[in-house]
Amino acid sequence: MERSDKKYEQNIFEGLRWLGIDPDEGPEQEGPFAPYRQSERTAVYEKYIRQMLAEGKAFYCFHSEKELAEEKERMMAEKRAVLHICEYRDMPMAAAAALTEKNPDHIVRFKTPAGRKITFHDLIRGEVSFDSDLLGDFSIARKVDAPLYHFAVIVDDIEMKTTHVIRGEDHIPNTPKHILLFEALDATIPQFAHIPLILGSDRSKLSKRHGATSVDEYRAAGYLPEALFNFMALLGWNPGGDKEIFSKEELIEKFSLEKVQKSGAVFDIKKLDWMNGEYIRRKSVEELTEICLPYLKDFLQVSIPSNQFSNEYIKKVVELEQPRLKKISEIGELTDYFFRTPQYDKQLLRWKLMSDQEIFDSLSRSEKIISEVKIFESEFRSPYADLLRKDGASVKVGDIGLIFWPLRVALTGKKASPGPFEIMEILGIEESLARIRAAKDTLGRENGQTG
RNA sequence: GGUCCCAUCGUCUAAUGGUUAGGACAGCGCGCUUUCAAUGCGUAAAUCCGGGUUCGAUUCCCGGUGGGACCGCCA
Repeated sequence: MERSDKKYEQNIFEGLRWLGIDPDEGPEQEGPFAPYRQSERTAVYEKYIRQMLAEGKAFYCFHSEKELAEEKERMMAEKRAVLHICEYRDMPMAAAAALTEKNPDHIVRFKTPAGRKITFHDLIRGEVSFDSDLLGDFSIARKVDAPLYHFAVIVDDIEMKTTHVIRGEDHIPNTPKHILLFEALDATIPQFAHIPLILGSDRSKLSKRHGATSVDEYRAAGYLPEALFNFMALLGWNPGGDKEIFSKEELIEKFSLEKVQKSGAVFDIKKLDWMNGEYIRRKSVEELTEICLPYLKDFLQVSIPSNQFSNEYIKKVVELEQPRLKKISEIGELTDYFFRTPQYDKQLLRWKLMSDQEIFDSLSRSEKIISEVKIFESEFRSPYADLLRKDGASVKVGDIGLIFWPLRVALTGKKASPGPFEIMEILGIEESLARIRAAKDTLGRENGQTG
């Protein structure tokens, strides 16, 4: 296996693990039918290929790729089904074997029986049938010891005693080929279930051009595994009823193939976002903080928790954002002002049509009140209420923003954030006052005022 | 082009031979609110079309239309 393949394989295992899916057997955990990697099973496949060849159920094809391509083009032009029925299919084995020595450019094909109607019962769709004449003599191995997909899977199914083949709808056209191969090898044909495809917003099969397609990318984007799992399970399947949030255990318990949808389901990222938010809000603060930490570090480029920013501090910050967090990856941008001095345009301090002087006065008022607060926690609201009562003439109902907006911006530098009280409770009096003064300075300097 | 699959709000879906066709996301509006969220309430929005069977069809059958998948010496 090549290095990149190894990495790719590893990526898949990690993705499954992250989602909480633990295979009973497979290349990682081994099992009764090991080895599980196709590349490690060539001896098994070779045995079956030789058998097919010996029994005259498969044959060597000596057409060059160029010839095949031309044939395909011709059929397209004639508007006929594109398939290859090979002239070499009845060549005597001895002659063919001799030819393989001289002509290295050959391949093993299945001798597809003519005039067969292949019907199978799909567990989700019911009867599905195909005409063998439209299949052609499809290839099954590049060389005796190099099987192609169709052959490798059916050998694996035989050897591993597979009872149910559950795969995407895009495999329906492959199923008649597999059935023919099972028959040729005198093997039991498993049950088939073809589940609907996951579609992009244009209703075509979800692919790279639609955006993220690997589990890895969703993890990086800040989705919770429980949310992704829940969301994916409900794409093309529904247990019936109005409930939408299910634990993995519930999903496993309720699942049945009968309730699987027949048509493809569009992947609606907006609904995933909502579901992710639901799961975020259900997390304990401790757990959520733990999950946020790597994203926070990455965004801020600092090592936390630290002496300056304790775990308790970070926990309060996370708790504050918990209601508005949709993706964990947003945590950094949403809370950066708790970890560094906010940078913002002076204009952001303005609420509606306030003049610079009014902003300055508003901030001064906040500064005064805050500096007089003795018991910090839970004492904000009353001083502000008093202030508003005293200034009842100038501060009208609905214009409370004259005080709160400049204050909040001075603290956060953002046009959207939690309220100023909650923020100051975490930031502390000293830091809060420093930020208010910094905001006043910004105004004062540009206005030629000193306050 | 050939073959196959599919068809309920924009999206994910529920339901039944008889319902005002239900829910959720997104949208919109309102309440709460300095802002953004969260939250509460409300609103708009669908049985692809045409035949048949039936007292009655969105549901069953047929045809059409539309969409999709596949047509590798990839998996």
